[in-house]
Amino acid sequence: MPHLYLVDGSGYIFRAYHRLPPLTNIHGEPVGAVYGYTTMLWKLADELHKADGPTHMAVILDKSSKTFRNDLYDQYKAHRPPAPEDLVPQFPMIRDATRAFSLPCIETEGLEADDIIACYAKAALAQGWAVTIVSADKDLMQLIEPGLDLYDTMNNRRLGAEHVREKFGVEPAQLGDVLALMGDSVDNVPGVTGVGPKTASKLIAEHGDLEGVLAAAPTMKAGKLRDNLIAQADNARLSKVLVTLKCDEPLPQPLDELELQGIPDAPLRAFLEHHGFKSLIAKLSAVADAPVAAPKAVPTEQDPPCEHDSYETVVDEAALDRWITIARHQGWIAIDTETTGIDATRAELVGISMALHPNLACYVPLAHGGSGLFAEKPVQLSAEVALAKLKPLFEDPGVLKIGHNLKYDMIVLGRLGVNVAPFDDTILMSFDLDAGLHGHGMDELAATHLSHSCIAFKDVVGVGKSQRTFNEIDLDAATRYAAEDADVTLRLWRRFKPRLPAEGATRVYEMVDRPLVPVIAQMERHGIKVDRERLAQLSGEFSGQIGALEVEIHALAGGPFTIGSPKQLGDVLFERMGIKGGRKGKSGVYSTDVNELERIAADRDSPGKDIATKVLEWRQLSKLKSTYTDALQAQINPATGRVHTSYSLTGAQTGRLSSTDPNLQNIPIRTEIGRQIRDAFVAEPGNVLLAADYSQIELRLAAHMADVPALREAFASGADIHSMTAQELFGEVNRDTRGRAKTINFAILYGISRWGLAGRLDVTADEAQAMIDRYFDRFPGIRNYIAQTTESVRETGYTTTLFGRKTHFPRIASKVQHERQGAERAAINAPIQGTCADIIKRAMVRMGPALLEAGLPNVRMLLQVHDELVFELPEGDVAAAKPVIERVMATAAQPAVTLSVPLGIEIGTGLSWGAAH
DNA sequence: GAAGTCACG
DNA sequence: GACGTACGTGACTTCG
Repeated sequence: MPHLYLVDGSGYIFRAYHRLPPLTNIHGEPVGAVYGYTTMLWKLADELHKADGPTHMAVILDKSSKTFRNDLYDQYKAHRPPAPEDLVPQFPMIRDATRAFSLPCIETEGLEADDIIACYAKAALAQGWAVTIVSADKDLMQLIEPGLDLYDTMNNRRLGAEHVREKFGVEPAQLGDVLALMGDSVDNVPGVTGVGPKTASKLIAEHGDLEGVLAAAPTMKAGKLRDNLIAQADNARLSKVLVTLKCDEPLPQPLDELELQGIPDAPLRAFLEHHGFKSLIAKLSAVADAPVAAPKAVPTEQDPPCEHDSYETVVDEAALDRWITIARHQGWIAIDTETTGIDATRAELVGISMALHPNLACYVPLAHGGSGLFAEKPVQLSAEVALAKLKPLFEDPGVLKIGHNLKYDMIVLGRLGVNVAPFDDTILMSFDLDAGLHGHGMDELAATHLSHSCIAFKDVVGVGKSQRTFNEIDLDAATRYAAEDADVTLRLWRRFKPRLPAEGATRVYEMVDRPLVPVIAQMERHGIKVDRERLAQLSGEFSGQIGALEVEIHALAGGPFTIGSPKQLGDVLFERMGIKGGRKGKSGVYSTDVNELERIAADRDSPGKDIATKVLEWRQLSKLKSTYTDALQAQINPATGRVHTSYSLTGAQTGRLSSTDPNLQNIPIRTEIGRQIRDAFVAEPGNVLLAADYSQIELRLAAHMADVPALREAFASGADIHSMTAQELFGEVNRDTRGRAKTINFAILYGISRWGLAGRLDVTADEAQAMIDRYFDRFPGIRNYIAQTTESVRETGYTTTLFGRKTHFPRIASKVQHERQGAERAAINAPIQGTCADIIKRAMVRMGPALLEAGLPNVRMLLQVHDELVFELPEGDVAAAKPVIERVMATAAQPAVTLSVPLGIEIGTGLSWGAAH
């Protein structure tokens, strides 16, 4: 059935003019309404392929201000103010736009657009066509009937009889009478004094129509309303005539001629290029290349190459407004921030880039120059002015912000009071789709997915001594680099977005990783307090001991050498001192690692016993000093007095987080001497640190995932799992068998080999194999789990966690044996380690809301160490916070996954991290 | 920048 | 027959 769309062009441009900011085109002409009108036509073009989309279409315009209504009533529209100055030149452009789309443009002398619309509507309905009037004008709502509706493109809604009933309380056919009674001050339709929409609707609903109301007037209760109705009955009747649409005039063009021909490329392109509507030009290219209707946001066609010269440098408010307006219209925008450094908690904002379509990207410099390199600062917007405009956009719930590693931008912008939401993050999308296949940095993804080679950051700022910060870069180079980043991010997003549902990655992306970003951003901003004096004191102590050991080691070696050089140490031990059993690695260097040195130290008869012991001690102290007590002091942010790590959400293939600058996930704990470093992580006065960790979570998950009843029962009853394993394997529990059992328990999580276990337990490979066999016999589920996991990864190339997170193992198909075996072991471990990561991430996402709900807004989550969360909280909140934290962590798998083992949580508090354990 | 070592889960 | 042998990380040192 034909479906006629009648566009109320005149009505639209007035609405668009008042609703959009005053945009200008590349010639400086005002085009706000024209731009809005053109995007609206595009929107209708998108309806083409839909079931109730248009088959016929026409744009209806007003021809002149004099119509038949002026003959009836000379005051009609007499007081309407003239069209605004900057709208007037846009009327002819509207006609240009309409012609560019090859749409009929209909206007008739003596008739208003509304009348022409009514005539066409009636004629089409009479032939059995469906009709949609593209307008939100209340006068046109009179025409609504079965088969005819209105389409309000600005609010993206269809208006039918229900809408009229809701708004006016009458049927569409009665609407003219309501409008007649209430009048219209703008059009000078008199109506009846004192009757507004409410009264008019009520009267018509009560009496059926205008004549009914007028007839009933004398019987109404005395008062102004009754008097006015009686006195102004003629005004009301005149008004009725004025608001009634003419619908029986001859049609200027027959209906059949309104048939749609499709979107013409050349004239439309010429029109868009004349005005410089870049986003629409890009869209036109997309449509031309992809005749099949593709999802609007994410076309699958090849994008054009990046054109760095097409990027715009935005330095005035009007230009910025233009970008913001388009972003608001289309509902998404790619963004990227440029700053003075890589530490988000201290870098200063230098500029912001944005992209709306491929090659439609800009850079907004905010703090360039000012370090002596420019004679004067280049013209640019102030950060204050730009952020005042961008904050509402970045926080607009209707506009999706797209970034690559948005955590960084969120921290920088968060420090300036801007909270970016909602958002998509292409680094996470890539990770959740392709973990294990390649890295997820933008340059690498651009090369992999877009065959595009990004401008290298170091080519922009230089390297080494002459390296500059981004604020020192001239605006042209800065724009090319920065806008390209936003452009590439947008292009990647268009690739990844449809892949998420297609490849089953939506759940882990939307439910786990994406919501974690603002949580981690907040943790990084909080940081943790470190006691500098304590660290300095430890550094001093270690320094003294290291110096003393150095003297002793050199004496034992018979001369000075660099202890920290594995090569020199190996030569000293195995050549000069003649210690037996040195093993050379593939690079020809003797191994001097902790296993080797401990072996020597444990050998009473070895001449290297003493030196090995002292080197081990020297190594431990050197490590602690250089990596922790010295380095951590340097990491304290002078502005906050705290240490702010950076978490990577995409660093570990299994889905774990990693921590850098500094790494706070490897602070010593296993030895007493290293443990002292944890005492330097402290709470602010009046607060305490709370450490909550999952007890044996990976073994519990293995018990669940491999379905091992004996292990499940042990966890359910709270038994010591390693003792229980020792009992099963060795028939008795003592220190030795428990230790061996613990080693085996961990080994199974990592993909065991007889040689590996043999090395750890200091037994022969055959003995190790016997233990493994016994383990599998006692816990047969483990054998099945390993078999199924390896089989599945060989078949699909990836593993999945309980929550659907994929990790790819391309080396599972390697022809090189040890690569293949390595991939197998990693694949055995990944579902367990990854599920653990999913669970604690879910706990982290829920923790903030749960604490708020419990009335604990001052409990702050600071750190995550794989199976542990560290909080800082007022001492008085500890009792209330503990059960909340425990509950959130223990139930984090639910409801998505129901585990057959309980998740045990251990919680401790103290003035320092060391004391909280 | 690679290799070796070692801190953590 | 030799090789390397437990999963996942990041930081520091030496050295070419």
